[in-house]
Amino acid sequence: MSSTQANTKTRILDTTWKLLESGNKNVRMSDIAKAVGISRQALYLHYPNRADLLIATTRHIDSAKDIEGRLAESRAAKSGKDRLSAFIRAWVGYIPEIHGTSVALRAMQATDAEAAAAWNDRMQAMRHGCAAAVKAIKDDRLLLPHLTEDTATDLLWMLLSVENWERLVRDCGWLQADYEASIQTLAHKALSG
Amino acid sequence: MSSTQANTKTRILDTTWKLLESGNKNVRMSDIAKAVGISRQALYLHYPNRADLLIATTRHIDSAKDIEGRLAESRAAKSGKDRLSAFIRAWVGYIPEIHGTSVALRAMQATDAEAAAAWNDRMQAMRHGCAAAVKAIKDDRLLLPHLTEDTATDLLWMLLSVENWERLVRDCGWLQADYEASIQTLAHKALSG
DNA sequence: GAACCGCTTGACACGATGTAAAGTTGACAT
DNA sequence: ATGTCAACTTTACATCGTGTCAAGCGGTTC
Repeated sequence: MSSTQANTKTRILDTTWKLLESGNKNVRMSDIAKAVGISRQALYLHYPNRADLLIATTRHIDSAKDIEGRLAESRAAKSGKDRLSAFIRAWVGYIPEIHGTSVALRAMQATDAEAAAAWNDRMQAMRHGCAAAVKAIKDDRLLLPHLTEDTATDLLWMLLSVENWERLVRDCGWLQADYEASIQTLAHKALSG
Repeated sequence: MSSTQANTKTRILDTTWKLLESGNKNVRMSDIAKAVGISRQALYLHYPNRADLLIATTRHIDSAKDIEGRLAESRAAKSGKDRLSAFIRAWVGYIPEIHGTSVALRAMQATDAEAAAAWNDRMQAMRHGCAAAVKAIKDDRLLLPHLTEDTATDLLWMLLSVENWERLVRDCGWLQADYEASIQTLAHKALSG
């Protein structure tokens, strides 16, 4: 039955996830196959290529970690500033979960258009959250006067990038909590002074 | 004589530079060779591998654009805040010049340790400029109390990353001038309120 | 005319992705 | 018990880009 197949499919995703998050750079198809305990070719029976496998892995993580639900909570906030805080908290807590996969996907951007599109999609989804938070602040008349909704969204989007997280947490050795606190104050300063 | 060789060497660097800045992703050794008008193998007679060629290219751009001189100007500023402004202006003006090369070098980071080290070196050099600006502000007693010199440097370093420039200017279509203005105000807010 | 330099030509190894085809194994149906 | 099917294996090969190797060629210089 397809239950066996589904089992293998999720085993592949779980294994890929684990390998990527283990910080192991350069996870090859053969590495994944070996870790799953199947042949490299069997991988291609389930996922047509590496990009598709990586994309499926991020979606797998999404549902496993319920990112949708977490971001949805931020929509409940009353004031614009609360909403911004909640959104940042949710997103920033999410980054470490997808970081390994993010690195792999971004490394493929240069050569693989599909990988680039997949990563872009995810970042655009995140950008919608930024836009919503900015709008909430604007509705409260707290958006800095020199900022349009678009430019404010761009700025927030830039601040919350995975690359910035990498720089501070991974490269500079910041604690996740310190990173979140700094980004919170910086984002609030940037948008509403 | 070596004059002919030096000629070819610089022709290679100029051509590589031009190709990288033309926004052409995936510049291969054969592309460079063809553009220079020599055989692919001749490239390897001058530069042992792609990483070395890319690194040599960034150094070539540095001296051609006198990045040292430009950054040195920022050291002349009297007050800490002036110094920060001058440093940001110099660095931000430099980013578009090296952007293409930066993309190529960073794309190699995943697979090539030497490329990673080279890019890292450059970013550390930039970080020293950040640290100096932060120190100047601190000496003026204008650094926000909750920031140490190190964390302030980290924050500024993050704000000025090439990736952030890419996000706003390339992805969001900002004008260079708008980008600089926003980063200026944001950096000043982040460090000295 | 011998040595040397800068370059060319052509061939090849390697590592990773992806394709193709034939064979194995086990479950399940009739 | 036999046939069928799905999941998987094994082996082999194409492709692409990097990097290596070796032989040769045309000037310049001594």
